[in-house]
Amino acid sequence: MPIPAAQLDGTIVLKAPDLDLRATLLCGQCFRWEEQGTGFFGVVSDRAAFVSCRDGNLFIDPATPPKEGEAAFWRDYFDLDRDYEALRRQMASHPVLQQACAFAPGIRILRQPFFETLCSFILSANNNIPRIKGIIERLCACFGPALEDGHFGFPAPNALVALEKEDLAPLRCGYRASYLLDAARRMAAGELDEKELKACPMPEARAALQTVLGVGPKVAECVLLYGLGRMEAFPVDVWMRRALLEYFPQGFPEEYRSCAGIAQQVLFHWVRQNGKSGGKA
DNA sequence: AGCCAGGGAGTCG
DNA sequence: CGACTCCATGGC
Repeated sequence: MPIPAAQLDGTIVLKAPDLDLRATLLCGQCFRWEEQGTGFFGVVSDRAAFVSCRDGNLFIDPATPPKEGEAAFWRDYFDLDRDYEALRRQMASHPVLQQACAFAPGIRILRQPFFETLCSFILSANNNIPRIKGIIERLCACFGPALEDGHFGFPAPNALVALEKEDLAPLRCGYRASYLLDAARRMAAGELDEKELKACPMPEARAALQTVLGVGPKVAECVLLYGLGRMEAFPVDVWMRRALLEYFPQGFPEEYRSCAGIAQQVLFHWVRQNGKSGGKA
């Protein structure tokens, strides 16, 4: 049996006909990707890779020795098994959502590692994206595992659990340092069960996440969406006070709950690119 | 220099 | 509950 061409040089090729990498990786849902030439370089968990798109395929060049299940890992990360075409069809029947998905049709909601997502969005509170990225890089460089290619993976809870907030001074993350440590301790103590948070009713998952210091309604919603794969997550409470008020004066329509995650990200993407006032998605 | 950042905790009424 | 303040840091 011939070796598939896709595996000849370690490059993973995945079919991804409607994936817009730029919209997906630079829209504010993740913080460790940088555009480099024809693609993007990034680290997820303890895997570094260069990714690019061509001819409806997603090419993944691991910068570190591929581990077991490397292809499956990235397929899951990019959420390639979800039928976004169907989601867009459903969104097309709502006037606002239709415009939202027309703005960034190739965007996908990444399925990011839970603890990494929790920490990232704790750090995002009252912060700006360039600085969030810097803090996360320093967090990884200081306490994450060294990867074969010189980059650093994201630290596991156990790598942080014994630290004091003074130890986090090099991160320069301000008052968020103690929040980070609380998250690590709660994880290490087994008080946040990823499996359970993925399966339990949304209100219960929200409440559980918000028991972590530094996790309020907004951060919880982001963690639910990007870190727990719960597409129905939508920070109505927070966004109603901001941009979403003009899009959904009566609240987010319940019948589009399965599309809420994409709608959220697209709207945020739009607001970020077009300013906060004026215009519609 | 000054405003703001993908908020949240603590306090007070 | 709701409103209000403070938070640590740095990007722009």
